[in-house]
Amino acid sequence: MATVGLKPERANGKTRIQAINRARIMAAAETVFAEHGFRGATVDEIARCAEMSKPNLLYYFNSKKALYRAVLEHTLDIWLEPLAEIDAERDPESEIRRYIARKIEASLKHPNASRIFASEMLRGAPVLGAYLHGDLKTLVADKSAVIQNWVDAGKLAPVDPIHLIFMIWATTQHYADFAVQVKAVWGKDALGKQEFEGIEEAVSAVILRGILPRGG
Amino acid sequence: MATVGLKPERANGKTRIQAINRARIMAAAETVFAEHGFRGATVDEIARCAEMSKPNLLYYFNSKKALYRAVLEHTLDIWLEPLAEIDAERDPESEIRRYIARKIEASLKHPNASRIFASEMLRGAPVLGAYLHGDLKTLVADKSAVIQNWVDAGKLAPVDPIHLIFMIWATTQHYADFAVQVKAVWGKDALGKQEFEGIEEAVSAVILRGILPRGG
DNA sequence: GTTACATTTGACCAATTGGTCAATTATATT
DNA sequence: AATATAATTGACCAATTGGTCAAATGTAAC
Repeated sequence: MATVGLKPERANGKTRIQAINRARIMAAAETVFAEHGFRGATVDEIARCAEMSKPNLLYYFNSKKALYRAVLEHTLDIWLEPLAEIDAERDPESEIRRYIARKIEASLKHPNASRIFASEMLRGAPVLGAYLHGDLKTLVADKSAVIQNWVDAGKLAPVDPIHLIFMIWATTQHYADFAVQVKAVWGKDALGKQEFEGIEEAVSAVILRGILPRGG
Repeated sequence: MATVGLKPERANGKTRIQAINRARIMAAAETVFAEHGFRGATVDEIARCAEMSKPNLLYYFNSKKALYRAVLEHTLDIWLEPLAEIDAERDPESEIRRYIARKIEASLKHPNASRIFASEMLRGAPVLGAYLHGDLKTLVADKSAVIQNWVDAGKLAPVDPIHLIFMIWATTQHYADFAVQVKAVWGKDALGKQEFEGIEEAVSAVILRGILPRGG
């Protein structure tokens, strides 16, 4: 227990400066990768955005690709977490409403994470391909089974679980990835907490109405 | 009528070779821009993809940006058309079902157009910004009013028209832009006509059920 | 304060970038 | 066949790319 809370230096094998700078670089990289994709982003621009010289950035991340991988990994956590939380034991309405709420919240809080994920998909998932066919596929199969059970038990109208999941992904992600369009067409200067609460309500309303049994 | 069908040369102010090569270049550019975005795409790669030397490509399009603009413009037509067709005089169920069908069809037939549009939005719409605040906003306001009239007439459940439009955009576009993910998670090798018919049915079912009045 | 190591950077590199241009070749018109 | 114009390209350019490296500077532990 000697390393806990005593000397912040060397915590986790990394110095304090390392922790700070790696975080600064990741934040800058998230912005630039989100806007220009992997190939369109330049190390120079990321370094400038992190207020740091390029060689110094490359001291912390050995290459552009390594930095991209690190950012993507961080992105994945945000992306994945809400789906994993769907609980088969509870009722579908509250679980799906909660899932939509969490995804919308993630789009508000981490719009750049959403965009980086989108950009990676647009490119054909050269880095995340294995993850898609592995962990994600397994998780989706798992949660699809949960939804199918709800359908079979008459708690949901007959709906293809996988398309329900796709619809929720698509809709929630849209408000982050296409924020410019949403703002322009909707006539809003910015998408804040207030707007996202309205979005959450509207999206939940249509989807839940679309899948909940009528007699319920 | 002397120019019709007689001498294909100089038709429309352009020679036959010009028409062919411009089309070849646009097709190649669509692929590369869709995969790597504007900054990530290189003129060299587009030229290679069009089986043409770089200077020759630049003989037809004066710059990378000019080529990008041309591709975007072509993309817009595909993107815009289906929404404009929604007819206030007909019943909402068939009109919205038809709209979803047309958007899904566009995603199948022109996945790269969809991706280029997505990429432009991710970048913050540096080229299409004016279009978003202009023509598109007007069109959406127009169609929103149509939907609102349906709601007021009791033909639709109370739904915010703009979010309904966003949901349809998001969902239909998702299957083109995130095709890798859809394929991986769904376990399909390719998304063909068959798959898209299933998608169309599933999406229409949930959305229509979500917005149609219960007694209907 | 000295020693050991972590951090930072200017100068530099080969490769690639978007784009130009003069010269060459193909095509159409007479 | 001769002419005019359209199409094509190799050679080239300055600027930028991702990345290296040796030297300089900061920081921490004793």
